[in-house]
Amino acid sequence: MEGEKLSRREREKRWQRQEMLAAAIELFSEKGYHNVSMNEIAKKAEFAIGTLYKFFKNKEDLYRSIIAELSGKFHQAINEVLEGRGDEIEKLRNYVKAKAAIFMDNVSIVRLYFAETRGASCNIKAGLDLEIREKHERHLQDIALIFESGMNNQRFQRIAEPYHLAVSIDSLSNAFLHLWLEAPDQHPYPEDPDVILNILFKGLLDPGES
Amino acid sequence: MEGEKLSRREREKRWQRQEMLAAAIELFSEKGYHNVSMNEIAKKAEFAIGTLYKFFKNKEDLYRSIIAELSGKFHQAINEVLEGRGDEIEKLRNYVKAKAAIFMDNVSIVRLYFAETRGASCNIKAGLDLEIREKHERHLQDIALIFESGMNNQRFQRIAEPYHLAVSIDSLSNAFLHLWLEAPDQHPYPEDPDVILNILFKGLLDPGES
DNA sequence: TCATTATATGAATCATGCGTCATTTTTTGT
DNA sequence: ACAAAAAATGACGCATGATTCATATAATGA
Repeated sequence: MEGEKLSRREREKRWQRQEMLAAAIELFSEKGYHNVSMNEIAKKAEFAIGTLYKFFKNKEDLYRSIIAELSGKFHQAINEVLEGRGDEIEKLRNYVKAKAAIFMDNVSIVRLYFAETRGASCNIKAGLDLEIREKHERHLQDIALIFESGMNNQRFQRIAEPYHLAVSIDSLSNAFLHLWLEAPDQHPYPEDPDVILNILFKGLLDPGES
Repeated sequence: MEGEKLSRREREKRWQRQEMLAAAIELFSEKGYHNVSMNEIAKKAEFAIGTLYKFFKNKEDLYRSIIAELSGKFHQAINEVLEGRGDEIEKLRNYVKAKAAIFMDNVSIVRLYFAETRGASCNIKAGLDLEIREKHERHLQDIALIFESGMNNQRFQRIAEPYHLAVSIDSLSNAFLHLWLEAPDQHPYPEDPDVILNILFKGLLDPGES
């Protein structure tokens, strides 16, 4: 999609930018936006502050670049799965799988992403915030469609609004990934999507009760 | 439990303290810890900064007091429900109900609480953070026991580890409350605990499929 | 009422950290 | 090898905001 005409200099710039982003990601996810100074980031990345400011207009811009990049990757990966082939069950399983894969590959950024999609975040002046919410919302809609379609196929029972089910599967996968984040060894589960799916799929109550 | 010997002065102090906490809660939950200044809080509470510092050692101490107070109320309310009377289903329903009630009564603090239990929070130097995690963990254990007991009674099927189900019900209720927070009018649901419980209780798949 | 003590006040102090820019270093072209 | 251009550097200026403390105000009680 992109022209491959990159001068040596340009490749170097790209590399430097990545180095800076990597340092910033690590620090932000560890200590939170407000508890990291530009100096600290520059030092960690082994550049002078001035250089940092050559690449990013200001601290907020740097932060946004990080979130935008992650959000891009994330959104794209999820999209591929949701638009891919397979019946409803497969799609949901793939969704859970894909999410886990991305998260495990980007552990440090994930904390930031959680903070953005969940909590009051640390309130980067909205803007990006909104963009992420929107992408997230769109995912939920797409997932809701899968549930809807499954219901129309008689493959699923209408135990709840499709949108609510979408919220549920999203929230459950987050919760389990969170569990894994805190103690990766004690929870080998998220790698197995069925642990999560079963909770939605199999009825808890013994069939035959209220 | 407490002696009722409160001088007029002491009652006034308590009142002032509450005023300050209320102002701080509102501001923190609205703008986030780092985007609120002590001056701002003092002004909103209609006290001089110096007075604020008479009551709270520093900004962090103020913040912790807020979280500690909420966490106390919250924990206690949930505990009452979990230790109360009723069969497993009733208890779970009461849990979901109680959580919703507390949340709806404390909308502004809730955002803070979410930020604490969820995301990387804004990293108030741990300490309290840990305490909250522990309380939360204890709740999950208690809820897991309810599921366990329900399984032993043949009331529930063992569709997943009890602890995982506890994580699930917690995460689902959070998700739905979050939904409600963002658009209270569009989601009258969380008040009805069964919307959430059904998702766990009723199997999604048509009985008779894989 | 007036002295004494307790309390409240907010201007001043001090620390932190963002972002600039004059200077130094490196690269490029002749 | 040298000069001009590009890039990198990091000490410094400045704003913000946390915390202090000398002073003003209010409560107490003789």
